[in-house]
Amino acid sequence: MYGKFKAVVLIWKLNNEDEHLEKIENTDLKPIGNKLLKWYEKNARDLPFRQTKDPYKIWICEIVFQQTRINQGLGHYTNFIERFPDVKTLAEADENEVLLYWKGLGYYSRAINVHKAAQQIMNDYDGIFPHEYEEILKLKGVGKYTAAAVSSICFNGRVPAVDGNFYRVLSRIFADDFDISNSKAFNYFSELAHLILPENVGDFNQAMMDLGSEICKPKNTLCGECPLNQDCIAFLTNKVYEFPVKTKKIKAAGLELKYYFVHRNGEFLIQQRKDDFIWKKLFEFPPEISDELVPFIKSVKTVNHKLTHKNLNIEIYNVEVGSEEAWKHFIAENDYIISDYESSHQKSFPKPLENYIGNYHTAYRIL
DNA sequence: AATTCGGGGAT
DNA sequence: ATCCCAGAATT
Repeated sequence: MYGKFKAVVLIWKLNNEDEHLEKIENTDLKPIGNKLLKWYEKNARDLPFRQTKDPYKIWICEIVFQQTRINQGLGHYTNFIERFPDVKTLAEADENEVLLYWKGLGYYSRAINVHKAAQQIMNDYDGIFPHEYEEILKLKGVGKYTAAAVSSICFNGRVPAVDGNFYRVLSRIFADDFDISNSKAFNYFSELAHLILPENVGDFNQAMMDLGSEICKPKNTLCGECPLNQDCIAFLTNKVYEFPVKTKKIKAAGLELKYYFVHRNGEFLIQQRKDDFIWKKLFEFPPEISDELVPFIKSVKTVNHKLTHKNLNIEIYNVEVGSEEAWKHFIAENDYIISDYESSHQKSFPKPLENYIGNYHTAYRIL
């Protein structure tokens, strides 16, 4: 067979049509990485975390932007760094406040893990962010990608930070149909990346992200402006949109939830979610009520949420408790938090409260 | 090895 | 509607 990477073979074929396959081993692909670096010097996006090599800030930004578009997470990143400017501040913070700053960003275990990892750094590393890839990898919520990113950007580690952009860019350059859904894809594309890896790996990793985001996009690529278009087998053979190859299918599912907006005199009840399923440890209205409150149900409305690959349908029951007796009894019987519209903003709801109970002026009348 | 965790933007 | 995104943890 061809050897380790059929991509290398393809490039070799383009350049050495009549030569023997042994030439493969001598194929030098480093110019590709250096071209990318040169492009990055002039075309790097101006992002807040590009001005620093503080491992704390780079780490936080890598966590925030996992599976998250830059524009979506920028505000959260800025607010988070402002409130928790260093490891110590984060480690000493209350978990619920960390969650508050993560509100609306999704994947809430990231917030829980980033908080734990900060305490990990204080306890296990004397408050000094670990420099070695293998040590960074031990931090809660830090996987191979994030460890590689922090290591390369902050500590000159020679590790490609293989993410979705790497899959897309590399699979196109090499017209490589390796299935990116395969669990071996990370290692496969890591090795592929090493073929073009330049000296400055930190910039290279960020350059790949910028190229993937601005030029080598999933759709509407700007191949004409791509610094690597003459190295890209997919472009040269007009097959850009055939890569990357991804086989896994997404199954659609529905989810129905019920909430009870139990209120009296401007106060209402909330509680904190468990550490499992969605919206880990965020706050919400009670999902059920006791029979004694059923007579106080005045109306119901439906709210639709978008949840990845799921249609989420929420029914919100408006329970206006007229009887102080029933109100106090219900509170005593259950472990609920009494809140109001203003103070609830200091809690981490999955969505802004307006999504459930209307805006400020109609908060108690909309249902 | 497969599934699950979000929310928003683009198409 | 469908797909994707600076992925990681869990099963």
